[in-house]
Amino acid sequence: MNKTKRKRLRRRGWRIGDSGEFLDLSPEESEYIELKLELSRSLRERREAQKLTQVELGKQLKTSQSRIAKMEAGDPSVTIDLLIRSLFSLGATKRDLARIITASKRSKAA
Amino acid sequence: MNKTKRKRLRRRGWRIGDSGEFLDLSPEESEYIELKLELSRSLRERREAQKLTQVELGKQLKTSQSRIAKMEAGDPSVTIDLLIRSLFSLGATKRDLARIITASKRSKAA
DNA sequence: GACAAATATATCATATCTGACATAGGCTCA
DNA sequence: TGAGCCTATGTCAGATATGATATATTTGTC
Repeated sequence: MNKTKRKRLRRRGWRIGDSGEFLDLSPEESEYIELKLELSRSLRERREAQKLTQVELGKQLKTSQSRIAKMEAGDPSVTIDLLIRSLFSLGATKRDLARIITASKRSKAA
Repeated sequence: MNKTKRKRLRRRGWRIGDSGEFLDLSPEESEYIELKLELSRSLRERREAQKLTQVELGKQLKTSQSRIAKMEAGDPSVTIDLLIRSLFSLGATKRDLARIITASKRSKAA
């Protein structure tokens, strides 16, 4: 919850281990981050399944290669909104989304 | 896709009928908006189930009553990020989220 | 109707995200 | 080695979201 620490985390990008119960993240925050990472992974999978490069996908989604890279990395500067819109653009359905969300087993150990 | 029209929509808040295939929204945009509305509805349901007022929930989530109102209204100024974090804070699980997402039947009519 | 409590809407300063650009790192092939 | 392609990282101006405040509207009770 600590505002300053959160800031620092965001700046450095909280992706040290996998998701974070290692620092003082509240359960909600951990869940939120996990969710984001799942969506990130899924985006990459879909892109690769379609044999697209980040540059090509960027063109298709009207954004840049660097943002695609950040999305796939689960960068803190990327919102779930952006990830979801991108997934929809890549042809994902709501059902797919639901699957993605429930996919990850309670990540106790990394 | 039209930027200006989108702007106008956002400003007036696209919630005319229910979701929007009535204007030139692309399928992705429609899906995105539908999803947002589902999350909004769910947030309200959860709050009411817990017999909380918007003011009380605002306190709990460290935000204001007005933002709660906007969240529940699916206001364009509210992101899915915020809705999801709020739902998590209200005790929703990922499984719950998945259910919420798949819940809505392809809203062809209304 | 008057009043209070709950919810909705408008506006705004600050915070955060977004796309773009530049540049770096990695990898393969010759 | 170096050229070419792909991905990662840093930065920034402009766009958008956020919490807060003020105010309006709705809803319920007397």
